[in-house]
Amino acid sequence: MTDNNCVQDNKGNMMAIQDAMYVLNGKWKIAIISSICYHNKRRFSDILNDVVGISNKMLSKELKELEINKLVIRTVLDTQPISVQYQLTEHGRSLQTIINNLTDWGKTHREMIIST
Amino acid sequence: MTDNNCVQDNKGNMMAIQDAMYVLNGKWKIAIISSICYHNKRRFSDILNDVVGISNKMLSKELKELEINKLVIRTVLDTQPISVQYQLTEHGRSLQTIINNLTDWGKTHREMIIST
DNA sequence: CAGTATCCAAAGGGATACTG
DNA sequence: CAGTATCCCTTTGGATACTG
Repeated sequence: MTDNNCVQDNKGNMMAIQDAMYVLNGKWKIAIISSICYHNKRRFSDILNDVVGISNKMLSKELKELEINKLVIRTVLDTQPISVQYQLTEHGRSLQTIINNLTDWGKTHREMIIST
Repeated sequence: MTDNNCVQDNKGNMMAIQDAMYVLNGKWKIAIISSICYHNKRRFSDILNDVVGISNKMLSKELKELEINKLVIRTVLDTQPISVQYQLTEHGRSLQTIINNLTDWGKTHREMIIST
């Protein structure tokens, strides 16, 4: 690989990272995806509990964006009262490795911060 | 593993994810880390170029936070005019796998969006 | 070059109350 | 239960100009 190709690759990589972050932006997206991912299927109120600090307004808004970007699927269940289930699409599930790695990194990070 | 342990694990995982995202928050952090990561050592003005759309004010602010959280090291080089080099700490470098995966995911995501 | 300072508009987001 | 609506304060962040 020539130097020039290498430069091109780096530019392409930066574009890809920024594309990814554009979809995953916001204070809560990754946490929401993780909540659904860890439980496979998850209801609105459960996600609200999993993601510490989020409000229903924000959860609703972020879920809507994730649905638009084809990362989650929303299913209304015919229960009384109504309940709504969220699942990851195949594309959303392809984030699983990243989520697992981030989880591990978070644990390490927490230990590092505590010990200093 | 009992059901109860499983629940505990999920809670722990959610905490870890939120710990991680607390440090990596903001519109630009991941892109900045990626820029430094891909080049090993990177100067302020180069990062400014890599991260499309960021302003010098934001770059300065975000780098300061990353430095406080022990993800990057800032080194002033004795050049004329002055230049400043940023590198990842070992802890910062431990994000490399995540960055690579995110980059790949971003490429796939872009293709998916374009094709629909 | 690598920032800092200031001004200001826009977006983010919490609290609370309300609806089907 | 799963949202929506409103109010309103806080944070983000762009543009521009300035400094060592």
